[in-house]
Amino acid sequence: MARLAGVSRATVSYVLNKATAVRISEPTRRRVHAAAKELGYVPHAAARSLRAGHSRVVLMPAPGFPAGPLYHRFLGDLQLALGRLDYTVVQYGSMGVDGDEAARAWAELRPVAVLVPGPGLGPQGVTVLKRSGARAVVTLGPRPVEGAHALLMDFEAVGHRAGSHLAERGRRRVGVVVPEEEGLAAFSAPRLAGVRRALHGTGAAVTELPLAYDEESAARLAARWPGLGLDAVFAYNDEYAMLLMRALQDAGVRIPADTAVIGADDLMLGRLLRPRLSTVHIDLPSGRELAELVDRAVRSPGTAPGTHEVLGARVVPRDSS
Amino acid sequence: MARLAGVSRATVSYVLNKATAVRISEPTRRRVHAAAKELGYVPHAAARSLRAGHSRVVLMPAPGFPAGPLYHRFLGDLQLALGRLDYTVVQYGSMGVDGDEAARAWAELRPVAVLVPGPGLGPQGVTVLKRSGARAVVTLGPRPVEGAHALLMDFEAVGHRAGSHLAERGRRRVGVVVPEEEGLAAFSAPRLAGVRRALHGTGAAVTELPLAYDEESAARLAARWPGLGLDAVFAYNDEYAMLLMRALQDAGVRIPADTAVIGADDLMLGRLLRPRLSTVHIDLPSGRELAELVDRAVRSPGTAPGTHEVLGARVVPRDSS
DNA sequence: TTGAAAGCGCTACCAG
DNA sequence: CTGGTAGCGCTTTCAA
Repeated sequence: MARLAGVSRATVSYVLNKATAVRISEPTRRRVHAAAKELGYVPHAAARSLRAGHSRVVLMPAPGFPAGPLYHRFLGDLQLALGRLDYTVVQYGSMGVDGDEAARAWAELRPVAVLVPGPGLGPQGVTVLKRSGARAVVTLGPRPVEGAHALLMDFEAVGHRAGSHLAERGRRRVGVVVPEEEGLAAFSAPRLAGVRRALHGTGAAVTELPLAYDEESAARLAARWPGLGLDAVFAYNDEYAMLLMRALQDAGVRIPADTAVIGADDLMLGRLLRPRLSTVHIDLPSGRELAELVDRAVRSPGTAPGTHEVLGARVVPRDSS
Repeated sequence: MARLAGVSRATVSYVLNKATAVRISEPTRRRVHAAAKELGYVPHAAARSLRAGHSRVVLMPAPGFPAGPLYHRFLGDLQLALGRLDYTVVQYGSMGVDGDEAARAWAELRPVAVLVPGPGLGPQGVTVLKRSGARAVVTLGPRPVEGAHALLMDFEAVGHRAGSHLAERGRRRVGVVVPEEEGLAAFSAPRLAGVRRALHGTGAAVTELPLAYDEESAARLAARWPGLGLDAVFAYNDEYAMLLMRALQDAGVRIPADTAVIGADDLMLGRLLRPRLSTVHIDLPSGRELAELVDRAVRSPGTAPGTHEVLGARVVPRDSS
C-alpha cells in the first residue's frame, strides 16, 4: 500500500490516523488518501490492537435466554451510546456454554470491557477476563458477582410490587406463573420470591403455576382454574399474562371479577386487550447511563467495582386487576 | 508463559493447538497445560488471525430496523449452527451508518464471511469486503446485490398472498398499512406492491395507510375509517394488525363483517385476539441451512454467488378475514 | 522431541 | 518533515 503511494508505511499510518505530533505535507497527504481510496485500503483491526496492546471492543455475549423487546431496545440504545464514545460493541454468540467456560472464549478477543447479561458468570470468569486485560466487567443480573461492577436488576422488587398491588386490591389467594422455558428460572424465581415477601404476614396464600408459552399449556391451566380457587394471578410478564388471560376468558373466568391478572414489562400490546392488562412497568437503565459507567470504569480501572440498583419498578394499574 | 513452563513458545503453541504434525512428550504436555491453567493463559485471537492471515469470524451487522421475535429466533439458530461449524459469530452494532460506509468498518475486523440483513449494502460495499479478505458476503434482503450471495426474502410475495386472499373473500376496497417507522420502508414497499399486483385487473382498489406504532395514531386512522370506505386491510404485520384492529373495534367497526383484517408473521399473540387474527405465515430459512451455505461459500470462494429464494409465505386464515 | 527465528500489519520512537 | 525499524503474540518452517 505504502509503496504504491510512493511513501513509507509510517507516513501512511500518520496520515490515516491524523497524527498531530507530526506534520505531513499536503501533497503527500493527498497521495496517501488517493492511494488508499484506489486500493480500497482498510486498516487491519487485529494488527492495530495487537500493536496498541488494547482494543476498543466492548463485548456483550448474546443472552442465553429468550429476550423480549424491552431488552432489544435497551441494547440498541447502548450500542449507539457506546459508539458515540468510540467503542465498538460486539455481540458474541456463545450460546449453550456456561459463563465461566465461555469467559475464556470471550477473553480471546481481548475486549476492553465486557457486559454480561443475566446470571451465569462467576468470580472465576471475572478473574479470567480481568487477567486478559479487560478493564471493566459489568454484570447485568439479579446478583452481584465478586470483582465485577454490578447493575443489579432487582426482579424481586417487580414481584413485590405486583404482590402488594394485588393485596391492596383485597386479593388473598394469589397464583404466580413460572415459565417452563429454559433459562428463565433466574428471572422468575426472584419475581416469585417478591410476591411471597409482599404477601407474607397478610394471611394471603401464594400458589406456583408452571406454564409453557403455548396455547395448549394455557388451556390446561385454565381448565384446572376452578379447583385452584385463586382470585388473582401475577403472570411473570405481559406475554404470559396475555396468553393466560385469553385462556381464562375462554374457560369462562371473569377478569377481574373472578380473578385479577397482572403482568410485567408494560408492553404496548397489553393495552390492546379487553380488559386492558395491568402491569408492572420496568425502567431499565438508559443505554447512555450504562455507556458512561463503562467508560468511567475503563478510564480508571483502579476504582473498586460498585453495585448499582438500576431497576425502577412501578405498577401501572389498568382494568385487569 | 512459555518461560514459566520451562519450554519454548513453539512447544506451547503445539500443545494447545493439538498439532498432529509433531509429537510432544507427555510430561512436557502436562507441564504446559498446568502452566496455562495456573496463569489463566488465554490465546490472543488477534495475534492468531494476524499470523494465520484469516479469521473464523462471521460478521453480522445488527439490523438497523426494529426486528421482531421472528428474526431473533432465526438469529439464535444461526449462531448455534455456525458455532457447530467452528465459526465465531459476531454481531456488530453499526447503527446509524449506511451500508457502504459501514462496510469499511466491518472490513477492519477481517471477517471470513459477512451476513447482511436488510437492504443498504451496495456493490461498492461488497467489493470492499471481498478485497479485505471476506470469502463470502451474503445479503438477506429484498433484492440481490452484485457480487454477493443473496438470500432473497421476497416480501412482495407476502403482500401478494394477502391480497389474493382478500380478493378471494370478495373484498374490493383494500387498505394497506405502511408503517411510519424509520427503516421499515424497505420491507413495507414490496408488501404493498404485492397487494397491488394481486389486485391488479380485478377492479379492486388499493389505499395506502400510513400508521405509526402507537395507540394515538391508530385511533386517528380508525376515526377516518368510515370516510375511507374500506372493506379490508392488510396491516403490514401482526403487531400493526393488532394495534389497528383494536382501534377499529373501539371505533365501532365490526371485524370481519365491515372490514377484514389480515396481518403477517404469524405471531402467537395474534391467536389470542377476538376475532382471531388471520395472518401470512412466513418461513425463514433455517439457521442450519444458512450456516451450511456460508460454510460452502467459505470453502470454495471461486463459486459464483447464487441467488436463493428463501421465503415461504402462506396465508393462515383465521377469523378476522 | 524441542528451540530459534521469521513475519503477519500496524504504530511509535528515533535518526536523518 | 519523512523513512527505517522494533516489536505487539502468535504459528510455522527449519535446524539442532
